[in-house]
Amino acid sequence: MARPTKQQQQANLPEIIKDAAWKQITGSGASSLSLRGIARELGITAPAIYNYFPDRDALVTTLIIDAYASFGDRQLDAMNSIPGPGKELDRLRATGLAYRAWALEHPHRYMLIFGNPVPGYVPPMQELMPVMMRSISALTGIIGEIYALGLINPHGIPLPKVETTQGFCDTMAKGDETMLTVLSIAMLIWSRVHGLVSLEITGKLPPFAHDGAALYEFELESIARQFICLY
Amino acid sequence: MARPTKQQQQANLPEIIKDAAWKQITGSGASSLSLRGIARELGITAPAIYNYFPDRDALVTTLIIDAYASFGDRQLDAMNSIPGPGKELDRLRATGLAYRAWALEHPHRYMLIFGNPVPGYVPPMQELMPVMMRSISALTGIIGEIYALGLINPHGIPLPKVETTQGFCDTMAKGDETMLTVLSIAMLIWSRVHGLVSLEITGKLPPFAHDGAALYEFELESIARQFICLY
DNA sequence: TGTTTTTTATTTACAGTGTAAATATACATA
DNA sequence: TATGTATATTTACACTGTAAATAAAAAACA
Repeated sequence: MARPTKQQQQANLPEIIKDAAWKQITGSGASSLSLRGIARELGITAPAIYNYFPDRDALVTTLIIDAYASFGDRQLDAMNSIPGPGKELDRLRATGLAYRAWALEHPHRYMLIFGNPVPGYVPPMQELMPVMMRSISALTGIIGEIYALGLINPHGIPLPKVETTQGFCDTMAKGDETMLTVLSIAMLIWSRVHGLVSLEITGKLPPFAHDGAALYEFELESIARQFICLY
Repeated sequence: MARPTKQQQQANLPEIIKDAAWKQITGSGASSLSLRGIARELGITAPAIYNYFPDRDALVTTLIIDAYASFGDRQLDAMNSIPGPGKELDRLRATGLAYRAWALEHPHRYMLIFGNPVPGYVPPMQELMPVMMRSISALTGIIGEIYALGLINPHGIPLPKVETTQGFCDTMAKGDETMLTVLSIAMLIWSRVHGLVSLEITGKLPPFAHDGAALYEFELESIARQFICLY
């Protein structure tokens, strides 16, 4: 027997495979993701998965894309939940808190995105760039708002050379220092929240610094104090 | 034939195994570390390694310990290269630059320490704690110096509860706020340099922010400005 | 309806991994 | 010299991703 009769194997088998993969990752980490394990749980054979994903790396890539989307949505939702002028700093803070909240809820997804937990997997940057950019769009958006209000102190911010932005952000006019400043500040803020969050969820913070929430809120405040005038 | 005649298999075979492991890691990343690959390169069989390391994880742990030691030495050397009173800020800066320099020279070692690149490996924290602490001893040392000079602004720094430090740092008297403040500041500084460096060496910084050195030096300066009075 | 084509799964197979168990030999010691 | 221990090998097992051949269900077309 080569193929079992169609026992309503839902048409969205790719989605079912992804769900099983997430279940594995959530349970025991991204490094132990196994095509055979997924097939075992789904009651199919491993090579069947190859009808939907050319290889394991392709599956990992779509998982990363989904994670980025969820991560970005969470921040955008948090930002949009506080609309209106005059609330820019609250939006920034809400976005920052959403960042850590998502990471703590989905530590394995966070490490899937920002770590290298899958042996031999090299992320296809070109394919991932759009979702990467979207995942920080909440941050760049709110920083842009604050900049437009004249509340950003751009003193000393290192700007990248314009050439390196070619073909990367089409909406960016040459020499548009506003956009470059906003992006640079976003990078600096991002690296700070990422540093603290990644150390926290990997358990690398020594026990005496265990109150991650307090450290994180302090960091958010000092970030605002550094970049925003008259905070 | 079960055992070849002793062809001067140096007594430090564990060291030779470690060297081969580092060679693999440096070449193709920690996730592709393979006992069989090591054995192949050394002209022995894989199970022979089990005479020196009980399993793969034990080998990984000693590699991590060595990496931490190298990482800590590099920072301590940088700090000690600028002796004398009045040079405290220079020492802090030198330590910070040494942090990034080591990470850029040994990106795979850095990820071995701070990432989760080896599938299924869970770091034995109790065993690693001493080298972890030593690897940040340069930072805590110089911050302690600056604190002793009364140049630290402790305003708002979140302090951990004293109980959580029990049995962790024996030299710490109960309620010794100085030590707690120094440690907390060191954590905050560490998370910032780690955030930037880890994003840089994993290629996660978008192309427009590619001048890692400039971003890093800006970050070091803003760290000093935040925590040190009259900078 | 019957025939052909395509889709989707299976089986089989191969090379790779860590590691447990049994075995054999070199070396050190009694 | 005989014995015991240390250190290696061989063999084996369960696991991984994935390529190739195969078979049957479903769809398309006559």
